[in-house]
Amino acid sequence: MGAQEDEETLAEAFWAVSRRLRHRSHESISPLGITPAQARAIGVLRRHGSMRISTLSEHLRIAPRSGTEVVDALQERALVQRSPDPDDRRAVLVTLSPQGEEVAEAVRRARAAEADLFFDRLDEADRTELARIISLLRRP
Amino acid sequence: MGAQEDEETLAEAFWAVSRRLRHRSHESISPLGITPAQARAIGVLRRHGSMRISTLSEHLRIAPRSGTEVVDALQERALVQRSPDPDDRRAVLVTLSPQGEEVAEAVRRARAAEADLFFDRLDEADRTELARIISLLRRP
DNA sequence: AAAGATAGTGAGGTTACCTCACTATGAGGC
DNA sequence: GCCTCATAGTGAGGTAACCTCACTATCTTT
Repeated sequence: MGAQEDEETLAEAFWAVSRRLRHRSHESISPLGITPAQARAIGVLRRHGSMRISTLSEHLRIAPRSGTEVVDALQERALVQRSPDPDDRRAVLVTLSPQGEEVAEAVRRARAAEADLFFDRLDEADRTELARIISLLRRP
Repeated sequence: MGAQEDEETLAEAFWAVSRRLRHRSHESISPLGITPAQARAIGVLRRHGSMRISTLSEHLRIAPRSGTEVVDALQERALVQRSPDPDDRRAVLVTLSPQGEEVAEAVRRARAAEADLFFDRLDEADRTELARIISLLRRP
């Protein structure tokens, strides 16, 4: 098996596994009544705190206009609040509401539980090795 | 660092890497003028040959109705042809056109080249190890 | 003050799915 | 052969998750 075939197979396998992880991750948050994109957004807010929509969009690597939309949806569910940025009147700050904090924590827990199940078939050594290799791939 | 934290970090890292791979994969086929979903479909047809729309949908793990749509789009681009299934008059067979064969091959090559670049930062040993671990995760 | 850049959002668009319903056809049982 | 149930594909309609362009208000730099 040549190097090129290895990599082609590796990419495809990686792709298949990541699609399964994504699907299971989506299912794990579905009972919480929010969508995957919304879950991503509140995850960012939970980890980094209140921020501008533009900053949130950068974190999420989506267009600012799309950031507006995900915040719209979260606000509609009373999971976030918008407030004027005191430093710049053009800008808006997005903050998790108390309910949003709870949902964000529930998302984190559901995701963690799902990851447990997903990676459970690997022993500790393989898990460590995978984490090491993945971190190599993660760097820009 | 506890086991739970390991896995949480691992899942997130895995997620981030797979999103990057997906994005780059999409970009690699963009010049070919087809969308990611269409590329997936012709990939299945290239690998497995002519098949019913229902079978294609199963391969793609999408609803049959969605299978109809992706075939519609491919047919519109003259990349596939529909023909009656001689074994069952309810059914339709989808076949790659000659042009579709060319595009399918171009997709394969573009994907392979992108995977080369993506995994290039790993040495041969790491690549082999990753393939081994991924194959463990791949099994249902 | 003027020019250029920035933040958010309205308007409109594409992609990639989904469910439900319907028609035509096939399979199995009587 | 007839009836019932299942199946294959697709019309109709819907949601989610992005995108670009354009616009107003505000900020920064010259």
